[in-house]
Amino acid sequence: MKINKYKHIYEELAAKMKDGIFQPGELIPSENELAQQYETSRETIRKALTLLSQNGYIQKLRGKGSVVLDTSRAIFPVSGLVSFKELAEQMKGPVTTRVEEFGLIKPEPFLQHQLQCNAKDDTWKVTRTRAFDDERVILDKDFLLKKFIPDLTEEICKDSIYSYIEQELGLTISFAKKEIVVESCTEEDKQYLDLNGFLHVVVVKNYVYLDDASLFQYTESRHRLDKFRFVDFARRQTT
Amino acid sequence: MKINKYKHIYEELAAKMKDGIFQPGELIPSENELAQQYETSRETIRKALTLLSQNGYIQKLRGKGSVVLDTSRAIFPVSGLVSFKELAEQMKGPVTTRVEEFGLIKPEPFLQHQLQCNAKDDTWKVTRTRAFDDERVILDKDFLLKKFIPDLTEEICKDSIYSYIEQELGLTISFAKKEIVVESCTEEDKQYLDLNGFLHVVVVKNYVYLDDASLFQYTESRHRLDKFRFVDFARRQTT
DNA sequence: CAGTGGTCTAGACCACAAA
DNA sequence: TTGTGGTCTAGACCACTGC
Repeated sequence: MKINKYKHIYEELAAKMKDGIFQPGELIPSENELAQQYETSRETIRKALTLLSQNGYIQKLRGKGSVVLDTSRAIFPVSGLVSFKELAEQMKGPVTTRVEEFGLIKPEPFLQHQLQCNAKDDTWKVTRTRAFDDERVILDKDFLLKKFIPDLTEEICKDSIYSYIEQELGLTISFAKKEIVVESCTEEDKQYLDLNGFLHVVVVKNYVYLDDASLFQYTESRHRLDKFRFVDFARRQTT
Repeated sequence: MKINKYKHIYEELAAKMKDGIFQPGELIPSENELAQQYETSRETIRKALTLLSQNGYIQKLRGKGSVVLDTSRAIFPVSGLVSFKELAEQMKGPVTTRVEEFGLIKPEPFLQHQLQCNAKDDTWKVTRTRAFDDERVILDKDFLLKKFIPDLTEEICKDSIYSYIEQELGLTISFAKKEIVVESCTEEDKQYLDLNGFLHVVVVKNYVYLDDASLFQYTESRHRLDKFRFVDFARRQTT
């Protein structure tokens, strides 16, 4: 096993819940039992269980044990960093991505502020539409700093920019701030989307950071009102 | 100190960042240094730093140290469980809550499904409007199972239901699933909100769980489009 | 190379729940 | 009282960063 011990245990237990070997409402074996089964220390088991609890698989109850939660109701793996590609894989019906604009620009002041860069920093601008059942309902506008992503092609954008960054470039996306608001439609929205008479769009603004805490991407995802849906699974923090 | 050691360290370090003693971009002392300073073990320090990193205060960098992040940009403490009372405290201008409906009902099938209960379970129904600057822009509909909250009064609803549950009843709210969608206005929305001509509302559906993993509350928070804003701060999970 | 954070261990004591 | 999870310790070795 190259993988960390606690991650391995996490995945094995998570698989047992997905496969129904552990049923919702049941208690999983205690930490001491698991430590014996896996021939490891209790702290390592606890790391795996903490991960399971953070990802919504179990709920730990002091003095009782860890109960299996009903994950069938949770649609997204967990809040936040869900890329369009992951989302598309869960949809039924035809899903297509089309690159509408692609090129290098110099950021104007609004973008400079969002990307925390200056006017000289070359920036990739990618505009894509996402269609479900031949209706264009999402307009994605991506801005990526060239100093982090030197070579980007239209081909890559047709697939998944995230995959390219993580798998080809070996960079690690570590966290993102997300903001959701509703805005009036712009001319661009009217041009690229099948709005069906809607006058507003839901705008998801994403600030994506790399492993080393540097901001490298700003994304606006503009959704037609009736096709927008966001699921979040929040825990209390200081637990 | 009654509080946990690691939580105490967490709060002390967080305060130093809020007060600007640790500046964004700087490295905080290493885990070994902190362990000496606080006369504790490194694992305990690591617990505190993990909390700081999960709450967006720092970013840990292997081989280098932990850098202080710019938290001034984050408006909400962290994703998710922000109650109206917390939200109101951050607003400028007059903020008022008004209880429009209050009483006990028997849940119809839709509610039975949302609350995972049956038709016999008495349920509190509370409808409140929230106004900013004398404009009613949020309609909150709360449904709480009476078996968990036996005594609820209109007085309590005027303040904060959450505070009552946690402080008076001693129950602990542990996590919540949240779903955000846009819906057409209902007659109820038109009656209770100052809609300013908007035809849709942003609906935040909250499923609130207690410490022991039982679902006890379902809430719909209906926001006028132009006054809705949601901020999320997401990390990659398996870190 | 020395110093950093990441993982892991084998103990210990505690607060809590259930019988 | 027994067993649970929560906290804490004092070590150890590793992978990575920087010089």
